[in-house]
Amino acid sequence: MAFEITDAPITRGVLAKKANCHIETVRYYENIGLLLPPSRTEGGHRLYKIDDQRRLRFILRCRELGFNIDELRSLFSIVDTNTYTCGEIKSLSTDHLKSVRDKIKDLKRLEKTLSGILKNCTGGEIPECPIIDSLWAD
Amino acid sequence: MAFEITDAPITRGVLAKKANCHIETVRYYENIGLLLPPSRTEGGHRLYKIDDQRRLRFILRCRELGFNIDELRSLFSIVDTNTYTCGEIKSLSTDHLKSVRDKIKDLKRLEKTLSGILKNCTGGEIPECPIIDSLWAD
DNA sequence: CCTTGAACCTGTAGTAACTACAGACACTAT
DNA sequence: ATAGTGTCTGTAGTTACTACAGGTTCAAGG
Repeated sequence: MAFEITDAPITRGVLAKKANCHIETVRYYENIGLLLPPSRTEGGHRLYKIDDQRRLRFILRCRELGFNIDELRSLFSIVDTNTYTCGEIKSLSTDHLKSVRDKIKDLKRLEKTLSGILKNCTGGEIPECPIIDSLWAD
Repeated sequence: MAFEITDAPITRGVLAKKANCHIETVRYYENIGLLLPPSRTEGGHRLYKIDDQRRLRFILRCRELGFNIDELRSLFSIVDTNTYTCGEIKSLSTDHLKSVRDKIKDLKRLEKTLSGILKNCTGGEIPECPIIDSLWAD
């Protein structure tokens, strides 16, 4: 996620392109309060300054790390006070890491079951299938 | 997923309890066409016979294996003709298995990044944090 | 200065897979 | 007959966006 931040204020479309995200997503993040309302032109078009750009990048990076909107809200509620401690952030991130690991565990179990069933499958033209059989059976 | 199928037709609530799923989910599956409309009492209450029960169980088992509604629809469109072949089912399931494996790969990459960042974290009372720093940094 | 076309504005609806009502009716037991 | 639970319907809420429609603003060219 290279994301050059420019000194001069930029419009929503330019920001979105720079951030490689959908233009509507930018507005969405403002609507739900993750992005702060930016300044505007006389005509009402949004203008994103350095801090706005940085904040969007922060959000997108967190999303890439799998943080959901609620976790991001928590992160901001800590960070925006400017009195956050390393411990607070670590605790949040550790929780998140755990949920990621849980998801991996679940998917692995699922993968095992699925490939186990698939092994019994000949894949031929015959009008029956051990997969279906095992799913219908009592 | 033990799921005794009873000879006598049962109501939606009883079915849901037996299947260990939410009562509204049963209606939902009917609304979207996965469950076939069951017979009714004179008063209009649904009555689920053996085949209905089996079909719900099939759906729930597929959902447990991570198949989404669309994949289930495809499965049924094959199975409901009663002329399905093992090959058709295998192909669908193999695709699904691949998407599961892709998800695992994504999550593992994510886990690695996340735990990498977390390692640099002291977690103390200091008012700064390498996690935040790395997310804000250019 | 005027026009044109792209970019932007707003509000709203759609996506997946449910879950959660509200207000009315059916069923069961006493 | 009545009380209390179970079901009925349609609709709205959830997550994290995405996709319009109908209107306005902006930047560039003449």
